[in-house]
Amino acid sequence: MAPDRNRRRIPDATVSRLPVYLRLLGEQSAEGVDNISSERLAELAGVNAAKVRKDLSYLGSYGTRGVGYEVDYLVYQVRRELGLTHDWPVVIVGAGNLGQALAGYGGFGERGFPVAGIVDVDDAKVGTVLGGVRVRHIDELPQIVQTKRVSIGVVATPGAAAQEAADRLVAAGVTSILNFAPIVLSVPRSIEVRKVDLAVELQILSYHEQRRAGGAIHAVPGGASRSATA
Amino acid sequence: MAPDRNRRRIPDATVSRLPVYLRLLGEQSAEGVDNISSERLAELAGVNAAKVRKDLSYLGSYGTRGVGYEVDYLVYQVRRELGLTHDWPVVIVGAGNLGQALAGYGGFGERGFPVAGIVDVDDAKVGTVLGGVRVRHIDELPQIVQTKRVSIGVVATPGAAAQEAADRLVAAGVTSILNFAPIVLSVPRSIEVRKVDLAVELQILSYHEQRRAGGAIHAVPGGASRSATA
DNA sequence: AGGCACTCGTGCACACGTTCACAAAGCCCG
DNA sequence: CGGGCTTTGTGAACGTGTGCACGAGTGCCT
Repeated sequence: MAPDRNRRRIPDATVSRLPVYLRLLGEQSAEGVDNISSERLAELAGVNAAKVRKDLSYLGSYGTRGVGYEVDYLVYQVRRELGLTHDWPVVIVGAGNLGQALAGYGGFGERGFPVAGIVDVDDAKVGTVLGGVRVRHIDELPQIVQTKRVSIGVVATPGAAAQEAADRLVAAGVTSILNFAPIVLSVPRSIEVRKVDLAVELQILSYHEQRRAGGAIHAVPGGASRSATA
Repeated sequence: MAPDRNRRRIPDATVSRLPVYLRLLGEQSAEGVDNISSERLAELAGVNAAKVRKDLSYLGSYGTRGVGYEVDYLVYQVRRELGLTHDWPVVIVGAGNLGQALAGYGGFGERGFPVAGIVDVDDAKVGTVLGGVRVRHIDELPQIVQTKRVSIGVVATPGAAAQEAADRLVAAGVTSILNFAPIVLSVPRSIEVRKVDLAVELQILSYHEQRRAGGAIHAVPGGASRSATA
């Protein structure tokens, strides 16, 4: 399959940086800055200026040489490219610790991702209210997805229940999933999945800490017998 | 000369996959599987088999041709490489929604990252107990870090307070930071920082949803014409 | 108007990451 | 004990991402 659409494709690495630029641009706009150079934006984002220019060039030539980028216009273009011209309601599966925190975290709605619903299998949790949203039973998932036109689902269940949650989300018609459970979800290819795994992040930090310590503190006693790769 | 140099430099992409392999291997071990091929592990991890072999080859030659990898031995080697031979206590800054969820999430301690402490600037929150850990005032941060030998800090504050939180963590002696706040932290180069930004993840999904709609102009999300998957 | 200072957009080279393909190495069986 | 089957480990090709360097516009100043 060659998904080479007529529409220009933006590199993944760039797509993952656009939201960062967008937030910074929004802040600058709020501070009254109406023009910004790639160098300044790069400084704020902690990246290379050439990278910023190349990233933005995928959207089109919206800068002015000798001047920079008009902040508000750039905000508009980035938002358009990211599909943020309208809200994307999300549904959260799992009303445990994490689900509650996500529902209670106001930043979701503010950033264009209102919580259309939160569901759980546990009848004891159904009916309680989290962040202004009533927890519903997972059987109501298809109805929520359809009536609220939800295309993004959030898996906030324990690992053991995550695959089932994903299956139900897909069956209900969701096409993108944000997965917080520490498992690899298996879904149809057409479904876009992104994973956030706290344990993985911590273990990566652990690796660097261990390296920092000299990487040689383990010292198998008497062990000159390093693996002899011939 | 020590060929350790050779062993020491593991590509970032590989480091970020090792925790995934580790979890899968642990599960297999629990299920009584004592030998596994790169192909099977690749299937579980959702990646290419050659990639698995290359990743594991950075640890050394721990496989047996014609047979596969001995699960328990591989678990040991991966844990050693990731520095997971001992616990890494973490300290959480910010006892808001997210901080509470993190403290309450048992998976932290189970996976070798016990919560050594959770702190907040808000006196109203100090003293309350989250996940068995009492919230302390942020001024006690240096003491917690030193007495508990903490080297990893978690920033779970609102964006506006995150830089201050990071500065205090660094001042207290922390050398790695996991940042949940939606800002780019500025810290000394020697500090390892990893970022988890929910808004960014959702916006990336938004991009793909918007693209999926054929780059259509003003389609309602989850609109009537659902693309038929084969 | 012309020159100058500035900054974008991008070609190019290099680094990094992924995948293929295959020889080497081990096991099993007759 | 040798041949066949399996699976690893890795060289090489390919693709993606990064950063430099510089041409090409743009605005300002004289």
